[in-house]
Amino acid sequence: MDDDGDGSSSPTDDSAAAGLLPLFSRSPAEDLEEKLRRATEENARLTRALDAILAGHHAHQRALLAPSPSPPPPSATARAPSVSTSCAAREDAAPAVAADAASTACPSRQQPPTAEPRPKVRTVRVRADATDANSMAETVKDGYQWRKYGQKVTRDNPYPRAYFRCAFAPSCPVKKKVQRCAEDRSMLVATYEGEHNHALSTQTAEFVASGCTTSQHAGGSSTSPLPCSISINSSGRTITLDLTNQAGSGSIASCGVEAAAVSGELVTVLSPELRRHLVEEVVQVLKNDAEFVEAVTNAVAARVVDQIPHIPVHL
DNA sequence: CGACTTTGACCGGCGC
DNA sequence: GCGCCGGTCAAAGTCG
Repeated sequence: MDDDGDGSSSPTDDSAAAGLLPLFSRSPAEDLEEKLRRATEENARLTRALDAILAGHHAHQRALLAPSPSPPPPSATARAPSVSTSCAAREDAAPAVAADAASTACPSRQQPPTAEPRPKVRTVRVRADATDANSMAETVKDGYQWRKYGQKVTRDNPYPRAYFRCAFAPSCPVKKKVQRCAEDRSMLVATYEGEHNHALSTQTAEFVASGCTTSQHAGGSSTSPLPCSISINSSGRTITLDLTNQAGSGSIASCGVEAAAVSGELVTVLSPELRRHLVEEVVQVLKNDAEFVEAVTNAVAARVVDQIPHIPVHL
């Protein structure tokens, strides 16, 4: 969506658009048809882009799920595999980061999407306010509730590492470690170990119910507010897809949901079912919803009208 | 008063 | 065997 992203919030409603139509008396039908055509093309383009992105994610997930001759998992989730890889040891910048983060930082370890043993270790880097040192658990929002059970100052990082346990289900083995990046204090590194063995918390369930809104605020280089988000409001429903895929930073709010740092990219991976459902729903909405097409048309018309004072119109 | 956080102590793995 | 270090425990403190 280029810059007509504001279209959905355009104040122009039907009556306004109807009032504007006479301005296009030059060739209103052609204009509308042209806009409709553009909207349709845009829809198709977005659908293709969405498919392409999800196909890429699907490939990642297949690679992750493929039965691989990965090393046998260390017994359960106890003592998380001291994933201090040689690479992590080499990079004193992010000492707290485990396996996946190592692959993030070290090209030599980009390979192992297959080397993911059972106790999944995922790393998420989140740009956070450098001042809110106490809200690390809150800053790394993922829809689950966490209970802090320890804090430790580690050797290669002046910032303390906080240990969290999933507080939603007592038997849930998932743990989370959060630590500030040594070289960029505004960056939080959250390491998740294990998988939730329970349903999503109510908070996350609300995310899903509301259309699975994943927000990522790009930190570092590109600071566009919503780098790659699609928000569709149609027929009273709002569907917001955030398909951000940025390297190095970002927050993950998950819905179904896994965040994995793969090959230097932060990837939001939706569960296949949810993903398929979302795609189908978006495509359905875009294809069949006349209101959506009309809204887009009105928005485009409004923008054109905005520029009319600058366009010499020959009546 | 209960839930949650803090923090020092303890435990176990690992390298030397 | 010893020491280092990361991870966990649990008592004390804090907050609503």
